[in-house]
Amino acid sequence: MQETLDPNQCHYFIQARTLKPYCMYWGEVMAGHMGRGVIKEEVWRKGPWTAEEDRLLLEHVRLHGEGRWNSVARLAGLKRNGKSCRLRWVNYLRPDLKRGQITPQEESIILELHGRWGNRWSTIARSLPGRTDNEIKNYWRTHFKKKAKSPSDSAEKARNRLLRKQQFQQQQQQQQQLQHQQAQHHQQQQMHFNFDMKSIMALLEDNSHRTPYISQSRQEMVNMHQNTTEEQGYLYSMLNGNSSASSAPETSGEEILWDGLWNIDDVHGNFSTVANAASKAGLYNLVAPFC
DNA sequence: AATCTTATCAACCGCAAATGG
DNA sequence: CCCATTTGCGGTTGATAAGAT
Repeated sequence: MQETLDPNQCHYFIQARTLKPYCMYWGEVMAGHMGRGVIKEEVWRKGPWTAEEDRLLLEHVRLHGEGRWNSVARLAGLKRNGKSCRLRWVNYLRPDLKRGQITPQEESIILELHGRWGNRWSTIARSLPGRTDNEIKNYWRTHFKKKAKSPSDSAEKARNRLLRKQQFQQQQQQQQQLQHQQAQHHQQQQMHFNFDMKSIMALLEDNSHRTPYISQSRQEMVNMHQNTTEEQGYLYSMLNGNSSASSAPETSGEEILWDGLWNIDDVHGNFSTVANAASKAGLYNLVAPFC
């Protein structure tokens, strides 16, 4: 959700959640006479973060690292409490966050791990690099909780949905593979006129080791590093008020990579869907608790 | 076009565990 | 060991966008 209110125009000193607008401008350190002594009561700013606050927090973490959130307010000049700063960093500012929609692969991991661990969102999030517990929690609630009458129904329906989706993808891939094989065959016939037999055999042997999808994924792997760097740059440019930031990449290189890897698995078909998805997202994290 | 409903997601709260003096 | 403070987690809320009527 982007900033839609100008916080500098909202000067309501009202307790959170009691009055609109939601936006409040707190932050003054209010000194009041309470009881016999003078109690210095800190009143923290609440509501949506501004770009300037983000910039301050980002700069603070860059200089001092994560942690010691309660001192951030003092050191960075923020009028936010430690919890708020930590939350903003973890859920939004962290540069390693993966933006964009949850992929089908990630969805399958969420389903599997939720079935295993229940609402242990932070645990589930550890198996999904770049995703936050808050994000996963929200995703689960909107996609699965309401859709079924009972949790078991929900998981079952989601699984069926995934299966159908995967079957469809597999069918498409088989079709593509067939087309590619035909094209390859045609190409080989053409090459027969240009190369000697030895060259052709070498080429065929090479091709037999990798499917067309693997070749595609390799190229995407090369692109991935570039895209990841671009995304990180995007965040910083956004915080610096760069207007071109609104054209953030909708599909990250990493997502493409995952899709590529997914195809590889489907082509080879060696493991179960969920096991594959889990391995992609960090098998170590997934199995470690059971070792 | 206006109104209502639903979906999405950022951010808050309270609680419990971890940490430090 | 005790107590105060900090950190992290899960549940919940509410603003806004998008879709339906």
